Amino acid sequence: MSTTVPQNLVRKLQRNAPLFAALGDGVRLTLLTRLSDGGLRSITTLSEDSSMTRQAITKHLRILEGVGLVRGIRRGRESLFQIESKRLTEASDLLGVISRQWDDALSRLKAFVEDGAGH
Amino acid sequence: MSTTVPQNLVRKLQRNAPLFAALGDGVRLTLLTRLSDGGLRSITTLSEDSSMTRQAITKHLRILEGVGLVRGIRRGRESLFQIESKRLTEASDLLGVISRQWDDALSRLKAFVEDGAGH
DNA sequence: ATAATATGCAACCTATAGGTTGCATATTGA
DNA sequence: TCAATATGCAACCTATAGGTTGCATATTAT
Repeated sequence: MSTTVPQNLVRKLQRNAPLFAALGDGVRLTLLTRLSDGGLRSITTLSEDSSMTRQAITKHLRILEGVGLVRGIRRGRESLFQIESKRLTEASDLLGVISRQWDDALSRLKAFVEDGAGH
Repeated sequence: MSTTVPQNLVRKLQRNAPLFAALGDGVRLTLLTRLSDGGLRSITTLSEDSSMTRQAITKHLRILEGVGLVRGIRRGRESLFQIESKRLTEASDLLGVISRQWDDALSRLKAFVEDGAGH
C-alpha cells in the first residue's frame, strides 16, 4: 500500500501552493471579502477603513493579483481592483478533488482492513 | 451596492486563515500527498526521502497537526502521523461556499447592469 | 497654472517562517 | 545490561513576509 495519488495531481497541488499561501493571511482575506460583491474599488478606498497604510494594502493587493485572485485595472490616476471568482472556484475544486481522493483511499483502506487482509 | 457577504462567513474565513497558510507550503503539500493513502507513517520514514533534516520535517508535521490536517499518535518510541481528510473536505467546502457566493454576487451585478440600471 | 489627489518606487525595519546543529531522553533489540 | 533507534528540546542562523516612511510622478479639479 504505497502512494495512490497520481503524480500530475501532486504537481498541480504544488503549483498552487502560492495560491493557498495568498489565502493564508487575514488582511488579504478581508480585502477579498470587501471585493466580494464584484465591485471595482481603488487602493485608497480599500485602505480607508484599515488601520494599515496604503502601501501595505497595495502590497497585499499585488500578491492577490499575482496568484490571479484579483485583477487590477488602471483608470485615470487610480487603479481599481476587482475579484476574479473563477480563480477561487478553481482552488475550491482542486481541494475538493484532493479530499475526495483521500476519502476514497481511506475507504479502500478501511475495506481492506475489514475484509480481513492477510487471510 | 455594498458588501453582500454575511459577516459570519467572513469570520469563518478569517478563522481558517491558518489552515490556508498551512497549505501554502510545498514541503507540507508533499507530506500531505505522501500521507494521502491513509497510512500511518513515522517522522523518520517521512524524513527519509527528503533533502531536509528530521527536525525540519517534524516542524512541518506539527504545523499540519496544529490546523487539524494530520493527527499524530505516539506508539512506543515513534510517533506516527496520519491524514485527517475531514479537515481538508471542510477547507474545500468553505472555499466552495465563498466562490459560489461571489459568483452569485457577480451574476446579480451583471444582471443589474444589463437590465439597464438607472432607467 | 496650481493645488489636490492617487499611486508608484525604494529604502528601511522587525518579526517570524523555515532551516540547522547539538544534546538529552525514551524505547527497543541483542 | 548495553547499544541502537526514534524522538524531543532548545539555541541559533538566515531569508523574507509584512509593515513603515519619504519622496517622485501622474492625473484631475479649481
